Amino acid sequence: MSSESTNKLQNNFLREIIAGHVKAGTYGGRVATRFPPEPNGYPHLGHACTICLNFGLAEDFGGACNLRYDDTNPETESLEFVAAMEDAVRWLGYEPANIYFASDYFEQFYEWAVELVKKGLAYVDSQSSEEIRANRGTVTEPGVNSPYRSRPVEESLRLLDEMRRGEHPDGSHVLRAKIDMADDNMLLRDPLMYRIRRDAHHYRRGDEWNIYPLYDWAHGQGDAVENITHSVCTLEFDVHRPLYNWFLDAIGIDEPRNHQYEFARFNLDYTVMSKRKLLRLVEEGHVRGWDDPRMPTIAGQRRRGVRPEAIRSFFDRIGITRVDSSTGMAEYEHSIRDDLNHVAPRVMAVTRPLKLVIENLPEDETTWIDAHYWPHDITPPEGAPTSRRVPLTRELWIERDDFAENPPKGWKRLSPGEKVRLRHGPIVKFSSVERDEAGEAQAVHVEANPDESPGKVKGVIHWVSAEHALPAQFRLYNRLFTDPHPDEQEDFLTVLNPDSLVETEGFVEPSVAEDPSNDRYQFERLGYFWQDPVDSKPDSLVFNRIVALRGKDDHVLTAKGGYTQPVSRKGSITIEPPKEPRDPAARLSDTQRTHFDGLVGRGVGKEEAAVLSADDALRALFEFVLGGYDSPRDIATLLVHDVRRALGGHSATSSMATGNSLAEVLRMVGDGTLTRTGAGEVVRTLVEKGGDAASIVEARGLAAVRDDAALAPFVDAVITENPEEAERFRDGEERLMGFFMGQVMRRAGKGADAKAVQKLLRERLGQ
RNA sequence: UGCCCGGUCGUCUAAUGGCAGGACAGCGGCCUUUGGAGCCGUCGGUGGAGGUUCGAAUCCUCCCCGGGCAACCA
Repeated sequence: MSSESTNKLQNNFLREIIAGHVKAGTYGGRVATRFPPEPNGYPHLGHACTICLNFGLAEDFGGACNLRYDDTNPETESLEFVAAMEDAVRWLGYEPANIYFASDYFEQFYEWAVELVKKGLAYVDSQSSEEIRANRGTVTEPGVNSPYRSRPVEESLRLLDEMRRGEHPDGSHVLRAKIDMADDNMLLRDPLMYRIRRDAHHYRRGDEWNIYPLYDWAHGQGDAVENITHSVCTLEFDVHRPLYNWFLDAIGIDEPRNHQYEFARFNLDYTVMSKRKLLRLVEEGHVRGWDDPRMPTIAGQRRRGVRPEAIRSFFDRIGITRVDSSTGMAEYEHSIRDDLNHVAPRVMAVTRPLKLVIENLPEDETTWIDAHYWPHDITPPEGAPTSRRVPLTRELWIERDDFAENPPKGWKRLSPGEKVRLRHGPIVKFSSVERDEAGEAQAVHVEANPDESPGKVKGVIHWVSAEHALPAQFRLYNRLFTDPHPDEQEDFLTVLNPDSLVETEGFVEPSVAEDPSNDRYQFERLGYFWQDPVDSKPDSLVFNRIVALRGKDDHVLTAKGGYTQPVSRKGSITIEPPKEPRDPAARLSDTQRTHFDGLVGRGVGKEEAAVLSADDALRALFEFVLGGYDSPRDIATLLVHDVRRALGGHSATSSMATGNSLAEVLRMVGDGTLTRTGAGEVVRTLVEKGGDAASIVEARGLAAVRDDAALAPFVDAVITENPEEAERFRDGEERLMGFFMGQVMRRAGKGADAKAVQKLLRERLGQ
């Protein structure tokens, strides 16, 4: 991957991990991902996110991405959803390298299960599901072993075989992995591998199987069968990762093998994404079906008129992290507009008609105007027509919202006494208004080209000829919920938006009758629209509003358009009072506190003393190093901050070699051979690779350099090359010291003495 | 409550011990025969307290907040 193409993409942690593997040759440069939906519901934008991620990752690294149905639960899955998933992938513009089904691996899984039983790593448990649950323990208490846990291997084997043959009723037995009923991770408390479902009919395997694998006993194994390298799933599976690896170990899959990585699932403000909630919306008739354009389903967004390009660029734009988050609707709408802006010709339509009569135009005359499709700042797509003919007649329809009898301040449209431009047509000046009994405007009369030199007008309004216009229905979609986070409600249906669909009857200019019915347009000043692919017919047009134009003023919404500035969910109102300085030893036991007091008494810093007091291994090492270097404070600092970091969570061991080396490191810092930063580097190498301090310093060139003559060339070069920063620094921008230090240190190496460099920098920068 | 994961502008996201940057939204201006688009400007952030370091969003400690885990679902 070139650095240029890297820069174009929003970088993310998964790309970095994979790039690292590619660079290191971990999988011989191979990258294999998979999109593993369970075919038990219609795909939605969350699936789209996962599709873009997995297929995108494969694409970025020249790898392959499979579509694999995770169809291990015969009770919920169906062929209908299989088709929908595949369709979604293709619509988004991806082609699966292979299409696989976990249910095709059932034989292999079973063979592996038998192997595990034979190895003593799995057993048939004959407790009831209630007993199993009760014996699993709780998050704070360990579970207890099943009475069947030590059942003879032969017996488990026989029972498993009988379970498979359908000789036992549902719930009578399960196969469990034998791990540890006391593990802090509940998933490792002898997880279930198979359950009996004798009467269930699998949509692909029929009645062939009477037992079905559970997720954990299927997913990683499926990945292994397919030689997946990077198995990406959502955050809630993070806690499953140890089990994922345990099963691979148990069946003997060696490195380099598939590994699981988790990312935060996609959430969108003002909508819901869970299968259950979407189902309720459909079943209770709050929407008109799975493909209702208000639904966050792929089918819904597709029917609404959103293009796959918009969805892909959207997911590119928002990125991938491990942080729970919810993306603003404005971001999604921006991606849709940004996509459509360059491909949608501008035409005119009136969604809430008001009659406009141009008094000085003859009744039976039609003027055909050649009107451009594209604004000056848009380059039309290759081969797209640049204009169409629009009829201008005495009677027109204009948008009701474009006329105001009592206009607010800053009004740019039509109002009594004012002039306005008809888009592509003449300037008209208000002359009178007809009203009905209720006082509602029925028609506005105007005069065209009222002055000889009309000059500029403030506003432009859109219109269609009353004689030529085609009647059409407009479906104006708004957010489905009034609250940005419906999931946080007790009942999400209480925040349904009553105005999520506003249907109006109006007119569209006649030219659209000649276009393909799936063209997307911008109806000027309104938004992007296309014909509803289901309900629109040549003689009864129905237009979906894909997305409204961005702006302060949504002409048509009954509910006020736009999205209110969300209030922070994090913002805590309570300001915590300033606390007393924390006592680092507060949580120490009595014995630990004795250690703590002793350490502090010897000059060790309190934070360091607290860590040392609670870590017996590290404290032993401390005492050991003390034998070779007599400064408790420095030893403690090195141990707590450098050694422990290098250890990366592993426990310290106080071997003779380590202790002596650490003492040596400290002596070198003491006599000036090493800088403090250099010491950290040496410690890291020491812990990772072993060796002795002196030869590491030698080999890595870490010996301290604080000689002006040696450092000056680096300092001068950096100053010369960054005159602008130097200027700013001289002007008092003190924070740039960090910048200069970084530049110099990078060139001078880890051995350079930071204090000496800084002193030199200040001199040379004339401060 | 035990374990695990996480916390950077209003929102999404960069910065991998060295100038806290971008995008969306907002606001102001320019431009415009769309109150669109575009361009320019502007507002705005490292949850808190200590510690290590020449230097901390980043490393250490504690606290606070959010999420996940006790289905024979995935």
